[in-house]
Amino acid sequence: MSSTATCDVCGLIASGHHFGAVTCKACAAFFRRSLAEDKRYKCRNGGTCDVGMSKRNRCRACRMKRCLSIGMRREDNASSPASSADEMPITALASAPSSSSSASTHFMQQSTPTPMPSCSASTLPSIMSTTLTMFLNKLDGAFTSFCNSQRSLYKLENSMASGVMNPDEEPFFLIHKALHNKMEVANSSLIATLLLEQFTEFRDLDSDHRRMVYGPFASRFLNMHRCYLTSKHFPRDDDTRIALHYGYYCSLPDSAGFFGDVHNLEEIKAYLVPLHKKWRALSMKMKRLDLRGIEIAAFIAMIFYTQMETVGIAESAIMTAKEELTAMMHAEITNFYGFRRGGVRFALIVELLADLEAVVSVVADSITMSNCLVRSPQDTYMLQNDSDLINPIPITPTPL
Amino acid sequence: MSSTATCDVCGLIASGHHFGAVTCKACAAFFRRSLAEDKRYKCRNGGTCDVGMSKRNRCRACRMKRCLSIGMRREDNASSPASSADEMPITALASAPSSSSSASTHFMQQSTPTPMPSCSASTLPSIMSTTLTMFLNKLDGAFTSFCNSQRSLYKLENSMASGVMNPDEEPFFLIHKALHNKMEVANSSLIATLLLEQFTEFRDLDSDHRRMVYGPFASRFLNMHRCYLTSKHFPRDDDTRIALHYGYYCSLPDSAGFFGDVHNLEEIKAYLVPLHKKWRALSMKMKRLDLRGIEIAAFIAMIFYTQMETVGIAESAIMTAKEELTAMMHAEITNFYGFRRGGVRFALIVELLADLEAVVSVVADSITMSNCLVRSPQDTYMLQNDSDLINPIPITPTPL
DNA sequence: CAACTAGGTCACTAGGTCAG
DNA sequence: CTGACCTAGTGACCTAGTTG
Repeated sequence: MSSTATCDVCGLIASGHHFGAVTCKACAAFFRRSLAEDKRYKCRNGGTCDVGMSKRNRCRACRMKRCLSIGMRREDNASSPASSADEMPITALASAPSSSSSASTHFMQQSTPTPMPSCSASTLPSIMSTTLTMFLNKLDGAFTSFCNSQRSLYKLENSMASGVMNPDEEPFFLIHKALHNKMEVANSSLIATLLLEQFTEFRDLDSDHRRMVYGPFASRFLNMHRCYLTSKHFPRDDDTRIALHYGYYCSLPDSAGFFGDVHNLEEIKAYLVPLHKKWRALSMKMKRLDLRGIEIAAFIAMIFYTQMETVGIAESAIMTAKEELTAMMHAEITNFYGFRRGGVRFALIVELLADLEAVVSVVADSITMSNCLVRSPQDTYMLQNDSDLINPIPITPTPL
Repeated sequence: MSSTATCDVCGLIASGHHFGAVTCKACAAFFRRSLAEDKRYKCRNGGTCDVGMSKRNRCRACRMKRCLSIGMRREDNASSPASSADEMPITALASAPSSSSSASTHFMQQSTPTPMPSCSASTLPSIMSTTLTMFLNKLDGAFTSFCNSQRSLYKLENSMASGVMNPDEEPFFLIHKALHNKMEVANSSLIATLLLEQFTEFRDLDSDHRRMVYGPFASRFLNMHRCYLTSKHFPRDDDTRIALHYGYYCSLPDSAGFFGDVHNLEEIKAYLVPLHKKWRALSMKMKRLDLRGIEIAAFIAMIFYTQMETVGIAESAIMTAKEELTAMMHAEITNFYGFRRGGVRFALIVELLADLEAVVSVVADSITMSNCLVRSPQDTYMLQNDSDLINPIPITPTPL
């Protein structure tokens, strides 16, 4: 008889269903205002703030993030599932999922044969399958941990205290070739881990096929991540720096710092112009888009499925999964931003695939060219478009 | 099937006939109250709000407008209106819920499906601006005429009667290098004409900028067209032919026919494998999509705007136009195929941009490689990715 | 009587307002 | 900017009235 439910956001006493979740009035109001005024918050602690109890007002970004992660959506739910018995309007959900009584059908969930998209859907937009949502949440987490791993490497390399430090104060350094190569090797295994842990479809492949998918995926993923970092750390339109890895950048004017003493620096630079242009352009595009976590996750999944498709090992199960993903992305985005704006945004995100494709092709070009110009072809690692990678990667399952 | 009809107002599950239309209880209640209390609503968005799905509560004015537009009236239709006869309560209507609107005619919709008592204006996408529709109609026509021009060339070349002949009976020939080069030149001016006539934004550029956009656009457009032709004429999955131009194909096994006598044919072929793979893959994808005229037109426009953007001469006006186009595409497609299916299809179409990007990059690669292998670098024309074209094109306005 | 739907009722929430 | 408060709806449910 715990007659009082707690707010899923802050943990205080909930007042009922608001925007699809059980929350208190204050958090509901906060969420409402944020939507109405289209607020964008930024966390200074890397998105790890505690939102519980009386701390809810410390970080707007994390409060909002929590709202979204528990499934708050603009979706209108202006009715109650009260039904017959007037008691326990809220309490039901946390515990008893199978608590008989036809009344509870309003709360849905459950896998009753007919999904009944009645508008109550206590957690998420009715179309959004729970497993898919969980998958994306997990993938979002994996991306974050990829970012964190890079940051750890950076700290290690620069022997910084690994304690809490404001990321905004961590300086980015001009990277040189040797370090870049080192980082690329680290990246390879991070990405392999990500693939293995997040995509069962990848895990199920034999190692030959894994290799075929790995290369194309990795190059796209890494370039996406680079542009993502760049969009966050060098957001100014007139900046020329590219964040190659967390904490490290390169920049065309400073190419000397990257390549060191080579006789034909100018020649090399000329070949790198288009690459840097593309990188910067895509970074600025990503800055404008300012992808949410779930969007990044969905995008990563799209990259994966698209490459599975391209390599030609896409079984119908994979196509279905991709379709499912696309449909959900579409629903989520139009639901979040409204039909028109959401539709445009959805297209822009899918379009990023084309941008990545272009970047990757230029990367491949540049590498080829540079390799002709710099002495040893093995000199600069860069994960390429081709299935055959320049540097071999461990694709065998790593111990979790 | 247990298919349930959807509410004509909001798209959720309908509960039956209410006030002369098939709606859910909520929309019925809304309409009832509005009449009873003689409410007057005013929209803040100029009456263009989306009422679909869970967004029905966002704008009362548009919800009411929609009620009226689908034919809801106060008149007492207490029971089944036309009743008797064939009316299975509701469930019968459900078979083609959202795809109901205009099956064949592209552009303007007309209400066909179920003979409703009061003829409803069906679901006109209120967002669809007329000028944009006209623009796409025109572009669709331009694409058709591009296709026709190629066909004329083919007939001319093969001295066929230019009268009406069943296109199905016109044979495709294995093309050889010289003829291909000739056709590419013809294509260049056809494409220049298309750009100049269809895109005022292109016409307004000076010739330097025209050149910058022309190349990237042309290579993407041509490859799209090739795969389009291939999907129509060599649709079988196990076919290896690519329709390079109307009436002409190439095929990897028949490379000898294309290149003639060269000593290193096998070497060349090896380089062409990825290209042919991509071409075939994209063709099969397009076959599955089976784009409608308006979709092709919209896609061509997207290619154009994307390239304007990439080249970096996209003023805000162009970005707006692109956004407008995207929004309309999205609205049209989700309207035509239903929200979910339409969303997926929309994504697939936008994704084609990425596929084209990949094809174009492989084309560029292959050309580079082939040029190294075949004696003269000028030997095989193929419109490339780069702004600097292999063969110069007349970009000055041609007489209409 | 069986099958439906217009209208009434009422618990409940999205938004607006305004003092801290 | 927050959160308490208020209000106008909203929609599930019920009832009465209609039709075959």
